[in-house]
Amino acid sequence: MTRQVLPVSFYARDTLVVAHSLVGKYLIRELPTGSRAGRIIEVEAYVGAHDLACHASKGRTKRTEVLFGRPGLTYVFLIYGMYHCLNVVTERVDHPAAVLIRAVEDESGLVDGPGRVCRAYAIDTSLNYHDLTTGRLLWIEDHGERVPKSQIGAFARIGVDYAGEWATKPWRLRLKTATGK
DNA sequence: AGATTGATCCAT
DNA sequence: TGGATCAATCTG
Repeated sequence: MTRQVLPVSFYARDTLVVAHSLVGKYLIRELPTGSRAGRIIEVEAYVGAHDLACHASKGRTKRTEVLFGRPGLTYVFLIYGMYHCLNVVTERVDHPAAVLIRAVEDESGLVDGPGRVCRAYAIDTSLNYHDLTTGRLLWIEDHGERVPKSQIGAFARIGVDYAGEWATKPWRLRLKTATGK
């Protein structure tokens, strides 16, 4: 089976295309204790500064700077003082957009929720700005699976009610798993 | 439903 | 420099 580390060209595309393509890919984390891999089940797209749900809509600050950076970088932030969220930066430099990894499935079962994913994979802000294309510490692989678009459900994004009409965009994408969950 | 928890941002 | 805010999760 082919196992390809996703290259910059994967991330340097339209954010909704990247988001759809990420479903069924594998998040890989290398730790001193060994490595862990999870199939990506759910993501959310944040498409640019005009998207009022996207953190970059608040402007270019220290926190959002990475969103304006190279595709294939991570954007990791702390939320509610307790949990971390992992995003992958997309599109071209100076177009601030990203995809949030919301759920994965691995040998331990479904890891459902962005804070749980980061806890399970030991991801915190020390991995902010990490280059996902290097194949070390943290990256995403294509394992050659083809996920039919009919297997991906589209829903409103979670926790962005403040974003007005942008809150209703169907940009949360979730794989319809065998268990139906 | 309410509590938790702390980095960030801007004005009250 | 204080306080509101927050791409969440756990417990009741």
